[in-house]
Amino acid sequence: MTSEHDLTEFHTPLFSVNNVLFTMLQDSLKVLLVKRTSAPFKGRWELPGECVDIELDDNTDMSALRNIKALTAATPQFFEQLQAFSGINRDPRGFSVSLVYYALISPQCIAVKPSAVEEVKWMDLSAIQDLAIAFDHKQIIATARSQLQQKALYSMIPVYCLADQFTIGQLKAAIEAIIAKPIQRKSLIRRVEASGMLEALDEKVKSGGRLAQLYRLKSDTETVYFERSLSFG
Amino acid sequence: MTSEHDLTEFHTPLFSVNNVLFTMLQDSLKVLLVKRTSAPFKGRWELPGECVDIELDDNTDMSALRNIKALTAATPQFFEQLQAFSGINRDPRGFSVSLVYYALISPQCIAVKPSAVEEVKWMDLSAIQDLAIAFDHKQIIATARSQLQQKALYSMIPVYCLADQFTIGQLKAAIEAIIAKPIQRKSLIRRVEASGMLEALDEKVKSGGRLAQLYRLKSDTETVYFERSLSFG
DNA sequence: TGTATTTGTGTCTTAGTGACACTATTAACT
DNA sequence: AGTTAATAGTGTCACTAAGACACAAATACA
Repeated sequence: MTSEHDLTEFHTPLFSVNNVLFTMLQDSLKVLLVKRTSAPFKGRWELPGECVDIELDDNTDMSALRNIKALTAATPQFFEQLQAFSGINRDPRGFSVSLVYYALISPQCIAVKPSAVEEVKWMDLSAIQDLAIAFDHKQIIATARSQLQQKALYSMIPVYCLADQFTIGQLKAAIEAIIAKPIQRKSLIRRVEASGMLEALDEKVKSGGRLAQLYRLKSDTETVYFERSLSFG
Repeated sequence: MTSEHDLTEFHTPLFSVNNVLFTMLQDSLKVLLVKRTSAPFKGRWELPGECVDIELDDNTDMSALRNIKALTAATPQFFEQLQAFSGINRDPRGFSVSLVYYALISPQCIAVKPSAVEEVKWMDLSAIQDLAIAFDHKQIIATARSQLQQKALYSMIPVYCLADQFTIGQLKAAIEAIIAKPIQRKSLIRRVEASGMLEALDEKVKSGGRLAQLYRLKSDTETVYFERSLSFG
């Protein structure tokens, strides 16, 4: 309470960092949420995040990454600033600014550390609609998802939310989960070849029909962006 | 000095908002800069910006727009959050976060208000290379320009840095100034038609050869994004 | 052996850009 | 008045990557 009052005195906004972590689990797109243990919104789910620690962090990227490492014990394969959300009404404690990052992480890395006292959960994106989420975090998730959708249409970014070995079918499922539309399998295969980002392994796996070729990311490969977006069909 | 100390005590970063304002003037792309009147970097050029005023602003967008209105007496036609820049070394006064917006504005609106004591100038982008700019603002300008370049390749956004009446040739020049590559006139015309954003006026203007058709933005039109990026030729 | 199912290929169509020749219209110059 | 340079605008073929979809290949299971 006192600190709140003091901050207002300096006319500086409350500043924090939040993360929207995506992964592909059980054939659906998930977001990592934690349960609040204090007011406001005590007991509600929210996005993980924390305040910037001027002593520990050189910049806000480090703050966000520190938060992710504390949750999953792994560095995300894709990590990018989304945008800042701000306003006088989004947090009852006063004018607040939340700098939000979003990231894609392999489902293998989900050793969601139970070290913290908090409850942590990979939440299905479709389940979030009907869930009470703290602050404006539902809106933030929607924005992050929208950004991810755009990128999925003209880049290979969706590979980063898969396990390190995967089939074209799994990649297709991930893309379709992200953009919520079906895509042409053929178009995806063309892109996989054109990107040169993946290499086929000497291994195939069962998939209900013909065995499926396994792929993995080539080492030291950069994300490829295409000049054309996929459409829907 | 005291306030600096107090802020450190609360471990909260210095927070401010900055604007990268672009316009097309004298056939070249310009950025609005102001001259610093106090330490640090006194006398150097910097991006316009200011601190969030919790009393005046509902959110950071309003802070940025308030800053723009104070400088140009006009609302920009395109205005968007770029990203936050942060770090312990970018401002000698301590850990700082700058939330940067970028905007495109018509050169007609350049009634750069001399009301403020500051010196204000539209600086040619090519001149910025060899100029001493305060803080990391040169880097910020480069990032904003890069973002603008991307968008220029797949949208009609460059129209927003032109006067309200313009020719295809002027639009072509603006795009080429933004992306620093020549484009095909024919491709541009095809996009102008496909977008449906512009309407031809009953007027033509001199241009050194055949008279050029004047266009303007249709009212109530939304920015069109294409599925394909332009390449270079 | 036959059928359902999924993987993967072949190929025609479609859409939008690149390239570039060609026409149109104006000013300036002789 | 005629010629030329310059810019505006059109016509059209080539190229590329995506959409659509038929079809072949491989596996499980009845």
